[in-house]
Amino acid sequence: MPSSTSTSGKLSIQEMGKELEIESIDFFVRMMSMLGMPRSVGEIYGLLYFSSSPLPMDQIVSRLGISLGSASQGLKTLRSLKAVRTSYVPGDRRDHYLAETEFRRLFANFIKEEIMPHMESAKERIERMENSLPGQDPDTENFYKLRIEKLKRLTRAGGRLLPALAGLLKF
Amino acid sequence: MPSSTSTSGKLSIQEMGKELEIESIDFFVRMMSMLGMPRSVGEIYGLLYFSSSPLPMDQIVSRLGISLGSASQGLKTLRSLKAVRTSYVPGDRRDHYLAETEFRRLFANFIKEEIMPHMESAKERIERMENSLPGQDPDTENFYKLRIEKLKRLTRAGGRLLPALAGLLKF
DNA sequence: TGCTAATTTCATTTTTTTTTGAAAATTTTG
DNA sequence: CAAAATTTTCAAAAAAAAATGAAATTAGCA
Repeated sequence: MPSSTSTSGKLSIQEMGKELEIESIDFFVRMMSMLGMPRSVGEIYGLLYFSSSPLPMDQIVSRLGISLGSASQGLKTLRSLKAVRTSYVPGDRRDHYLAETEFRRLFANFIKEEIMPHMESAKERIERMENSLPGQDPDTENFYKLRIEKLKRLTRAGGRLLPALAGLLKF
Repeated sequence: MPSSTSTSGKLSIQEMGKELEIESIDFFVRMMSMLGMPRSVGEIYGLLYFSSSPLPMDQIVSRLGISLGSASQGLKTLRSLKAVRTSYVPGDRRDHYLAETEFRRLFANFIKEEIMPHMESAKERIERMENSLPGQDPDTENFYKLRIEKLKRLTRAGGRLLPALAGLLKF
């Protein structure tokens, strides 16, 4: 249950924003953890997603109650995923961060950066399998070959389908 | 580097099977860990994938050098994903396990069991966001509404696309 | 039914991952 | 250029996840 400092039934304007903020953070913490991202990364994105103005790191730190280190690392991760970008704020020397909200682009980038490299190394591993194959009795060899063929089809399908997927996303 | 007990250049038949086995285990350990599955689950599946005969649990334990507990839990997980099934072996009271190798089916099941439930709860969370929204100044409210609308489209797209994806997989 | 093998469960231990916090590095500006 | 603000880095601490192993349970068989 979200903490409330108000004793009345109605929430103040600030607190209403906070409630939404908490739901948003919750939402993205879960979303990101499905994608294998640490809690702090989800928290930061969730906070920025419902922020109408770009936030400097120390605001992120104080609003989320996380450490400077976490914030810095989390923002680095989000930057590398292009899930967040910096925006210039005149008269302030701090970097200000803004959430990238086009999920299609985020998704495409995630596939490219996080998934495809694995597909590449999977292909190499399959090649190594084929090399450690030869010289068995024919039945056994055939069984192995079939299995390897299946893996090839899997990686081929993955390699083609996943990048295409981002394009399919019409939302 | 795969350990070898042979000093000669040529590997014995058993050892050749082992080399392939090691690559297979390596392959699936990585694959599964991408999907958030623990190492042991990948190891077991990798072992079974290149096994022409069903294996009882104690074989899995001794060949992989993992504990009984891990094996039991891992097989439970794999069973629930329908990535593995038991097969009856006459004159042996142990359960014997066989890898399910139709990736399309595996994939469909994974989406249904592991992803879709999250999509459901995401929808509920979005509803809660809408409830914690009302009574802001019009501009702020509009900004929030837009953001919420985007999330809705995201979950809708996910909910429709992911199940369809398994069908698209022609391999 | 009682005995034994096979399997599951779960408290504990181990390993891995994430966070913290403070020192180091970098950047900005007076 | 130096002082101050900001950000990054990284060793250590904390937290989370996974593996272990032994006790408890279940299932098969004589």
